[in-house]
Amino acid sequence: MTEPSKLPSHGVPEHQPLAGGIAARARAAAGPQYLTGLNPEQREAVETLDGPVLVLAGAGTGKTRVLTTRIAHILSQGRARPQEILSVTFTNKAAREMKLRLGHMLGQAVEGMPWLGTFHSIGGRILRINAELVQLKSNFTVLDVDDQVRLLKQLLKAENIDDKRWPARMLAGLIDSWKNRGLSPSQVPAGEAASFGNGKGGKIYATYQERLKILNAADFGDLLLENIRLFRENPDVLRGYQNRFKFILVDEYQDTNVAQYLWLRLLSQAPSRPGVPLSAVIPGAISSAVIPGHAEGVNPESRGKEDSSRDSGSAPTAHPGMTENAASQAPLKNICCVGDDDQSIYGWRGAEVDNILRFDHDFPGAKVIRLERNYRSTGHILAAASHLIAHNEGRLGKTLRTEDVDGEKVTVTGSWDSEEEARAIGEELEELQRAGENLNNVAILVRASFQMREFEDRFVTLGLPYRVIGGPRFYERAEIRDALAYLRTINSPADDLAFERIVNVPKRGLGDATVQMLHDHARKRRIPLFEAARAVVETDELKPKARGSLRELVMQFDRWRAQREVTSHTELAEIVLDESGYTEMWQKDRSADAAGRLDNLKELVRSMEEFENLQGFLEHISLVMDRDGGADEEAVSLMTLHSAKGLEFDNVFLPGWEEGLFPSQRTLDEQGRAGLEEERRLAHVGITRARRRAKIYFATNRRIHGTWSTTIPSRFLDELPAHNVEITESKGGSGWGGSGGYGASRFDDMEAFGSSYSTPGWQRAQANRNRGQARGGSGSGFEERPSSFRGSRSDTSGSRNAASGSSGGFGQAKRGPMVIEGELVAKSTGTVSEFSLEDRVFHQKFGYGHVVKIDGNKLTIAFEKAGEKKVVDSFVERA
DNA sequence: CATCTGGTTATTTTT
DNA sequence: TAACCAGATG
Repeated sequence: MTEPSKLPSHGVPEHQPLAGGIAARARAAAGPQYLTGLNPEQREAVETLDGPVLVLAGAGTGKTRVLTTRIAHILSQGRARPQEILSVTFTNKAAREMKLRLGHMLGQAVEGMPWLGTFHSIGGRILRINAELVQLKSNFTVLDVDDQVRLLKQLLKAENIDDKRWPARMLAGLIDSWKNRGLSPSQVPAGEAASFGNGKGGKIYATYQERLKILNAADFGDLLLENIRLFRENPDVLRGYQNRFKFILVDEYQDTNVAQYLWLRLLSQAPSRPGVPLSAVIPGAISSAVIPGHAEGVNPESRGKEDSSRDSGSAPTAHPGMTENAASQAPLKNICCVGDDDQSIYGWRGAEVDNILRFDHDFPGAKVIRLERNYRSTGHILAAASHLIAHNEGRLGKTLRTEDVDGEKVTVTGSWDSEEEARAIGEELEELQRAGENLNNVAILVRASFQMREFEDRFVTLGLPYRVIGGPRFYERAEIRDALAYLRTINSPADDLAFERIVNVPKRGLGDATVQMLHDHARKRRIPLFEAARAVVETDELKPKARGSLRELVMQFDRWRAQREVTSHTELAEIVLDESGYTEMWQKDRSADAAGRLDNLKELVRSMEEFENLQGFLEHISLVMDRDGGADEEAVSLMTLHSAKGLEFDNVFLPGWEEGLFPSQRTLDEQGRAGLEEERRLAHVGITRARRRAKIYFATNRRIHGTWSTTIPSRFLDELPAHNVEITESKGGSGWGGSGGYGASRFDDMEAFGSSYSTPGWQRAQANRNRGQARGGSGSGFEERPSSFRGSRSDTSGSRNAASGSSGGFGQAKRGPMVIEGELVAKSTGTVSEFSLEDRVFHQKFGYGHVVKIDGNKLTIAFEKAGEKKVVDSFVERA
């Protein structure tokens, strides 16, 4: 039989073993044999094929199994062909997992599931097919955050905005959040648009989008937002996809943001007849902004309204067109969303728990199925987690139950400080190891990554093998992105961001000054940086040294591009890394991680083999390149609670349960009650990762930013059910009297913490404990902390004379052929110069002179002081 | 143009 | 405390 037992053991109950031969039977499309291992709810979720279905799948209830089996069911029932099923996940990992499992169930048929993937990869795929409809070319580049920030920095500079006061990073975050909410530049509420950069935020967003088109690039948000625009502006294209996808499946629905929701809504609508106005089909919240987006100005009043109606979420029937359609002839597609509102932990990234809470309003007639049988954890663990999460108000409510034994109680252990905490956990780990436990079954889950350090230090001293999960991903490493930048520049000469990244890496003596002048030239002539470089090396603008190495670089790229025709892409990559001196740069580097970087470069080249060609590789790299799949050696896993979602371990250690750290003070300050609830969900996720043992820790003193401060136990500890929890003493720790009464806090009577009662933090926590829970109030239950000093700079000069400076020369260059956008890239060198022979001109560096020769945009000028020089016309002005 | 130094600022992270 | 970035120096 195929080996279901080798699969990650999600929801396969011991007492309900998978029958052998499932895969064989499914392949033969025989009876619904593959349903046998399912419990009644799972089975219902699999078999309810028609109409919208929401599967509320609690932790460890077998949701992935339901999803994959459902696909198998659809296929074996002949309800759709593989290419007619749209199946979206959030992460590549989840997509891979589903493909793997489907492969086991169906044989090799997965190859025929082209629409199983992440929101972004599927969005990107649709966008490439229809690129020209959104002003892109199908080989567009997907920018990562770093590229985004660098681009925005340039735009901020052009607007004369002080990027100390208004960091590009912040704007990148802002734009991202707008995109997450499905807002194009014209749809951003005026107030928000003005909140950045002295009111220029919205304008820069618009400029940024324009620049992306010129660069033939899209950022992650665009992969969805531009998709939505594509659908809105091209109803026929939308109709095509609506027709194609007979079934839609969505994983982790609680993590979807507004843009993803809108995208799903558009696709899940049954195709409209041609001629029916689009506004009748799409949610009312956005329809009014659809068509006008470009031509007519959008009226800010209505924009505000749209936004609030969407935000309030209390008006599910705010989609009149939709309800009507649903009732008459345009039924909703067979869409099945799987998720768990109690595991929504990405609100800070734009996820809308509301999407899942409102599902049955958004998709009228939806069937809601709850999976509440947990096949992962023991009784005490499940009870502790359930009791904790029950303190949240905004939830759909599920009661997880298990048929497993009660097992060990969840332990809560206090330590004097965080070092002792690490020591205590280290000792317990060694004990487990001695008891024969495999360290792969052990994880330490922290709230914030700075907590990891102490554990790492400790484990190194103990010689305990560990592995850190998460952290910077493979393609985010500098060396990988440098290498990619070379390849991007070869593949797409208009990719200024890539060219700029590597123009002086390795060092070629082409520093800021050179780049700046290339920029000036490129901007004035509206040509890519690379073309600017090509033009500039023909002139005397640069010092001989810089000019020489820039010319060399341009020639190298020409050569590589030519070689591309005759060499395989992997070979080409090796040649490029070699000839550019990039590999050599790291070989010469004496720092400790240089060797690792060289390894990574090798790994990159190796991974290219999986792709047809350079183009295909570049298309996928930014979307599907995961962190390196770690070694299989036995080791303890160390990671954040966030990256632990979806994983499970026999033994889970949960350190750092202290007010301020967990729940995080910052989240509380910024998000108030909603933030607290999300933190609580995070705690719930943490506990439910454990199969057999969950161990919680808190320390009285913790070093934060170098200084020690006294902390108090997390309020979440008080929310654990006494019956399922055992209070233990830290090894070698300061003894304190155990549990006792169930007062304001069971941890109140611990002598060791007596000194902390009077701290403001403690009082605040006490106050919150008493009123916070009961209050329905939003956000402001927590007093304003003096943490927001940042607005207090006295210097408000960010907005000074924006019109002067660079724009003076620019204005002049604006005359002439430059107005015809797009045409100019090709014709740049052929345009007639605006100068004539004998014109008297002025040049920044060379001074006054007169034109003696004109060759396209290149002028030869006899300067009065500097002699005869070749320069590009955009660098001189009429004197 | 590269290197040094001081001032600033500290979550969570996928695509 | 430590890491990162921007401006000042050589």
